[in-house]
Amino acid sequence: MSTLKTQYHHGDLTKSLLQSAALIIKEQGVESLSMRKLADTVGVSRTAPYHHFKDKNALLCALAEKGFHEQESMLFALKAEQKPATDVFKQYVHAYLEYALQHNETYDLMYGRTLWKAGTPSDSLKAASKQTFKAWIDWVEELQEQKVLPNSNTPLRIGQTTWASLHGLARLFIDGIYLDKEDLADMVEQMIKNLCSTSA
Amino acid sequence: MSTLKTQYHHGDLTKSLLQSAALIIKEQGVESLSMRKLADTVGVSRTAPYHHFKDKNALLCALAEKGFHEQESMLFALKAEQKPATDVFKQYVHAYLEYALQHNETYDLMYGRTLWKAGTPSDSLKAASKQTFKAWIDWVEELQEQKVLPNSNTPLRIGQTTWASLHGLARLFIDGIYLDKEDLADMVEQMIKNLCSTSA
DNA sequence: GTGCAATTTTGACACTGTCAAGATAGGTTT
DNA sequence: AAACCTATCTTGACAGTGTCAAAATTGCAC
Repeated sequence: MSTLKTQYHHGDLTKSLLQSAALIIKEQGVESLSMRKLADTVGVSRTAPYHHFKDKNALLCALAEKGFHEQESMLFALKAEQKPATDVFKQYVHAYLEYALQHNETYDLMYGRTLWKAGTPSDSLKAASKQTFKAWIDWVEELQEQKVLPNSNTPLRIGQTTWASLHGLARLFIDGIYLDKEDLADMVEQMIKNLCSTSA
Repeated sequence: MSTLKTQYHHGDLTKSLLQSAALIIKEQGVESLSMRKLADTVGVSRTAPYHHFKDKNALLCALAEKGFHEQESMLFALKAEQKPATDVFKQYVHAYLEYALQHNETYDLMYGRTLWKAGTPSDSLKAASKQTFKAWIDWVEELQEQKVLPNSNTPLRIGQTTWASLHGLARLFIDGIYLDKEDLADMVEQMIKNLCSTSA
């Protein structure tokens, strides 16, 4: 009623949809998000969302994309810290896992099957993921120069494998295979030892 | 018509369902497996499968369970080989990834969200998974004694983290995030270096 | 052959994603 | 101010899903 943005009948349905969807997903999991219920909770008719997102896949892509931007800025924020590189890396690993567990449903959208295999990742989602991955690889290269990560291979390879390790740990918790979060810190520490042994 | 087993109208619907389901899943992905289509391809009415499996979840659990048994016997087969422990471990890592990529849909059922989070893992599935995990941890302990894997932590922790690493790599390929299978062998080699550096 | 129990089918319900066609209403042009 | 256009939203509809309840079928033991 008073914003500057074009705001027809609803106000800003696009944003409302994203917000509500994120909430539902967070609280009840992505599989219990239906376009119809979503429309209902936002207060519009079943098919109204389809004028803002091509389909369900597109909506989820948008959510995932936001996740990538968050994760990327998390990385940049940490990189900017004035601390020994080793400490920053350790901190990043902890932060990565923490983010993954805290925003587990978003994390799943970002990297999970739903979008990348069962669904169709949008171009902008692919771009966002590629960009954060590149940021990561660049940082890996720096970390290699600073002898934090092993030099036994290219930045790409080291980046791929170390990330895979973090990702694997995250997934085991997210999917409910590892449950005991007491153990998480312990595992993370052990994982860091694996990743940082510069002889490897 | 001629088997010993009790075989009423169909023959052995239970087995037929599992086989067809496995095939459909392998070729088209788990999301395009519907109970109705499955019943149709097997040649029975929509609800016939429900007398053999409580629900779709139960059917998928059965498939996953089979996967665990396969994986476990794969482990035992390798363990029995008369070779240096390091070589056997390397071989196992390669075999693990190969299995995961070859039977990617089964692998996803075994460890993915579908059953463990979105669904309800059956008791026998939980038992099977626990059992293979235990077999893994036991082997890790041996590998630690043989200085193949690091002694910096308990068998459980080392087992958890090394498995997480393998799992992460597998997932990235399965979910279509890493696609270039040319690189796989390279990554696996690098991963092995990470995992085996006995100083960590 | 009769009866029982395992097995299968038919019918039904509530839910899903999404398309097509119509209604509405805000902003722009005249 | 009126007319128009276009973005937005709604209603109706269709095909598909998992699965329950009740009825039908069938093989086996007696």
